[in-house]
Amino acid sequence: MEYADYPRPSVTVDIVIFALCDEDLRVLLIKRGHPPFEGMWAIPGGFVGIDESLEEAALRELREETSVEDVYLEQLYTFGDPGRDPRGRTITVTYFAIAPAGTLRPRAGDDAAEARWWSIYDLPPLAFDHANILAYALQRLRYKLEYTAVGFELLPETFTLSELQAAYEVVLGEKLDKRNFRRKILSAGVIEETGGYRSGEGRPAKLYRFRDDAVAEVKARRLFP
Amino acid sequence: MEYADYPRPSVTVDIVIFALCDEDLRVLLIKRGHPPFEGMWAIPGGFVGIDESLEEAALRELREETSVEDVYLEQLYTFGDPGRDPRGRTITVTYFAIAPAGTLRPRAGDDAAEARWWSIYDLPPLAFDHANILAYALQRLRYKLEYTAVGFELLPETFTLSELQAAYEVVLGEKLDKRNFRRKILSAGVIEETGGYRSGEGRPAKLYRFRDDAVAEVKARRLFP
DNA sequence: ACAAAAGTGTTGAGAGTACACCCATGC
DNA sequence: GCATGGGTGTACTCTCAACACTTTTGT
Repeated sequence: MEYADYPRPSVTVDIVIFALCDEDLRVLLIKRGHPPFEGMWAIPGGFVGIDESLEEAALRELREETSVEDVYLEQLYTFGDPGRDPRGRTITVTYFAIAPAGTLRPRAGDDAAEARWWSIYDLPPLAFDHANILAYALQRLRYKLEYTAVGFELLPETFTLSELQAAYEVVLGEKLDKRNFRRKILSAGVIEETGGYRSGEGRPAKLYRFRDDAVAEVKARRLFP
Repeated sequence: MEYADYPRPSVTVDIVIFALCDEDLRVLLIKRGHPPFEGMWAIPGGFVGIDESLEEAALRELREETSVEDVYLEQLYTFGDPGRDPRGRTITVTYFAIAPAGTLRPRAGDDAAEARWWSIYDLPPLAFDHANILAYALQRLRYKLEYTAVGFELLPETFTLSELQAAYEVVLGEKLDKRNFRRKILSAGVIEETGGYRSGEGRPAKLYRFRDDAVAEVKARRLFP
């Protein structure tokens, strides 16, 4: 059989966009305006252009939905079970993105599709296999948080240590010890003081920024020496 | 634009098949018998059937090339740059597999395509973007070796501690301390003695097997507490 | 002065790392 | 008996985890 003779599936990209808001971890969902799954919520996505790389397609979708440019983006997994889309065989390459806090406004879509942020811990029923995709994305985010510095992508450019700790606690779903947290992050050398302070209810807090020259990955402990 | 109107790329699966042989880490490559890249080496793969899941397609290719059934298989990454295949837009979902030592015979292919094992450290020029794919697969294998028990997939069902250590050293590309290696792996409780011994040049070595009830994953050390 | 959040050290336990010699077998 | 690979223990260092009070500001 020749190259041209094989039947071709449709290929889409879908993007899980995380952001931190009000001490909560949220994802951007779109209310579908057409069948199939009309009226249900889904993660943003669309067809891959025939002359467009997968990452370009993901960035284009991201721009169309959020109007943020400079985000962390990584490929997540490719889902392709026959039957996952009732319209026909469709393979989706999923990405996950982290939008910094403060870029939370979904762009008013060209079509009247409704878009809003939902807590990852309290989701509506989802179209296609998108519930699976979100579960996998959360697992991956937590996992990466443990051994890389993606956590900083969730915060604005400058932040206090308490804000950073709160971000970790929301994503990991557990409380952390303040002194141990500060000692470890400061000794890791990945952040530096900006010199500024943030005033709030109590004593003003020092502001920090991420040092992008820092090596942001820690080696996993080996199971075997 | 409607579902049916989007132009469709071709979709393939390609599989990086690792195996240990003669104290070396090898991958199975196929010599291409047709253009494009006729006569060059490539990793095994083929088109995804229209009613076949991605994993089924990968397993089918694996069976066609190696005649081994029971292997470790995981999705690696999806490559889809326009221009990576001169015949047309082709997206490939790559998998990586680990064949246990002793299953090394490539099956005589139905077509006369030549197949052989190559050291991952000494590869021929490769078709498409397959050099990239192999580099990424090696990185992933090393990475997984550090925090999961995939290492056992490289060995036959029973093995000595020296053989296990040698496997780790080949994949990681570094020497390990014998006493520390043994202490750590035995205390991890992931292997057990079979009761048998292997005779060789010197003192016979105890044989071990992997305990598949063991928890095969260790938590990474967190960058932050 | 008091409420509210920021900031700060010590100690004990466990894991990692470095290191050298005796043991069982085949020839 | 000797060559070959198998098998074993200890001491030091470092990292992790648990834990409570003082400081600075706004009201």
